[in-house]
Amino acid sequence: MIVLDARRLVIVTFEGAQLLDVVGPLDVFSGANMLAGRGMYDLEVAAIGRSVRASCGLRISTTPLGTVDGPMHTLMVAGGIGEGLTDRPTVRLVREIARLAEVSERITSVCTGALLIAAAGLLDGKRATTHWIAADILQERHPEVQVDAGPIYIHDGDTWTSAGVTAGIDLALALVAFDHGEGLANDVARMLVLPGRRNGNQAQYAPQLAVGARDNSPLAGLVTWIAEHPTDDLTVAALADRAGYSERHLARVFKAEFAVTVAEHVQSVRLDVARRLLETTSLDLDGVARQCGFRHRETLHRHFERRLGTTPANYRRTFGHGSTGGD
DNA sequence: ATATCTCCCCGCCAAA
DNA sequence: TCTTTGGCGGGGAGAT
Repeated sequence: MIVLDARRLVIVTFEGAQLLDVVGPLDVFSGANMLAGRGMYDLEVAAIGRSVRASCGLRISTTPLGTVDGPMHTLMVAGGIGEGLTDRPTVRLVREIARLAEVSERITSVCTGALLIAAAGLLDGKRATTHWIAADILQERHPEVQVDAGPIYIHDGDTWTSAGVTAGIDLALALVAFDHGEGLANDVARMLVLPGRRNGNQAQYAPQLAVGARDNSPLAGLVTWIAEHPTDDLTVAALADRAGYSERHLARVFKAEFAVTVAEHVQSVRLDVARRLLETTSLDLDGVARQCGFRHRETLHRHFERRLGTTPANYRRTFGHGSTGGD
């Protein structure tokens, strides 16, 4: 095995931070260490004091920032959707981040951590993302940052930013992949029993999240039915008929309730079915396409590339359970 | 890759 | 009058 120096990685957090922003990436990096059987990453969690209390109430001990010195490979700044979002970042924290950035090769942020690194002037002229709730605030405070609230993480040069909370896990996996290859990153994802590694271009919220928001809606039944019958005729006409609405009205109320059009939702549902089939079966791609309601393999392929940034065959190779054999 | 055909969505207006 | 619903048509995206 090739011997490499461990990369030193410091995660900066603060009082009232989102704990998942810290421990999500931490578990990914330590998982990489474990699976690689040696120290890939030298991990440290730092804050202003010797401990901080996260927003969920759990207290964690930290290395005082004042005692942290370079050089380091990666500086990662966590966020929080409470204090970290609404409060102006404290001068001292920002100053420490700016100081450490000088001695880091790579700057990364999770969630609203982007607000902190932006305040330290580290995002000027860069493309960056943050929790969708904070995107407007980031753009307002820092017009020189090219904020894009779409992707779950953005890589611009030596700066990586991620969307809210669990997107930090995706970011960490992307960093592991960047540093040590897709293989190790995928192994870590599998070990953490993640449903699959998400591509950076994936949207911050999927229609599935919006769906189910209101159980009392007359559309809830329809949405459930769609999920259970992906191969049925799910055209707007057929669904309107089923719901007892005109096509026009269904389109209108559906968009109003879920902020997604009917066709877009149907596509997401079918794509989910396709992913599951690719992960758990060895059904050929024509079969997969048909079983999830796409009439042709090409249609499945196109949707897959656009929404997930990969091809069905590629996806199966990565996440399929029989991915060790030939194909 | 391109062309043609289909489907979808939404503004607008009318009816209920 | 105000709100909800349906029909129409065009522009555009998607499917074959």
